[in-house]
Amino acid sequence: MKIVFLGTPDFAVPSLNALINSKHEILAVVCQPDKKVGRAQQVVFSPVKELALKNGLKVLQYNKIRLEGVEELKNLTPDIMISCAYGQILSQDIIDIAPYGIINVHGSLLPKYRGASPVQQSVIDGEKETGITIMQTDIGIDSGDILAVKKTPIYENETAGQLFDRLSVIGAELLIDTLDKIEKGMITPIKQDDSLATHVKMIKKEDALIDWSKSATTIFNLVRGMNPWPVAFTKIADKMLKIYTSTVDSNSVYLDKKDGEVVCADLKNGLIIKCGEGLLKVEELQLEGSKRMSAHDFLLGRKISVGDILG
RNA sequence: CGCGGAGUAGAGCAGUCUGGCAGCUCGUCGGGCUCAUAACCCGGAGGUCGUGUGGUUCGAAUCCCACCUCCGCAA
Repeated sequence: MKIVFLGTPDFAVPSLNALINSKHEILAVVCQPDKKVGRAQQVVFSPVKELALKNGLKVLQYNKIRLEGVEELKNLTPDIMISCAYGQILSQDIIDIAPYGIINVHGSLLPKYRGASPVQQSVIDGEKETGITIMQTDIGIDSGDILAVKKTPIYENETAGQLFDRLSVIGAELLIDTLDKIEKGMITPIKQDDSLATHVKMIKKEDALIDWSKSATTIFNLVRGMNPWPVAFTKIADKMLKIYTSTVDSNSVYLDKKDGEVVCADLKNGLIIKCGEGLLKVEELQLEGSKRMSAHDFLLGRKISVGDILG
């Protein structure tokens, strides 16, 4: 089929790559405008744009595809459009361009976790299972008919980043499979049960602030879900302290300590913080202005001690 | 010129304000103790203090200047 691909970040790269290596023809790749990134404010191409350019594909970037993209895309006469973490709201005009419409690769088991950050939120919520849903895009947010689903467990210690990587590969496989079935007319779209729908907003930095009155398990899940971005954080002496990895310590109990208090900070037992319920052992962290390091290395420098209160 | 932190032994840091023998913890190597050990005791090695054939000074990790690199925030 003749395809227009809409996608931007790493998550979409395996899918685009799979399409490139398939029998299908990619007419154009649409992605978000280039952004200036980092301290130096250098312009960096998105991962999808990099891959597209490397393969000599036509790249289109719109500030607002709804306003700027309709005519140009229509003239390409695609059979189908595929979106995968593109990052812009689409309109009916866009949906109507291709005979097969737009199909979307989404990182959750719809109708749960509709919206912008399903993968991270699944980890934050401590879900045991998630997956990829490929759906027919309609005018709502991830509310269209389901074309294909593939489940996968969320592992005990898995971070959002690791899950992202796995799901993006699963998504790519399911996409190719689904395209073939669409072509052969073997797909029966299934309506979503809207009464079961949940929505997730874009993750913001402040969402990653640790609330030490929560349980250790909840915070452990937050740490996993916010890794690699924006990374769960707390404060120590008004400085930002990011926590990259942690474990729940169920060995001992400190009822007389405050939430967020350092109950242990030695090389033998590690860095342990009291939570609303249970204890969190910090494994990997980064202090503002400093490099990322293990809790062991951090303790060597003695920048924290028992009795300090975080948060 | 967006704001700020940092560069000292393999690692993490102190020392810089107030210039005067290069320190701490861990690791590492050797020895000891032990049924045994990642535990404990003793000893050793390991540094052109980011770069400068820069400036000041009797003397610079420390003060001044220029540059490089890393990191947090903001965008």
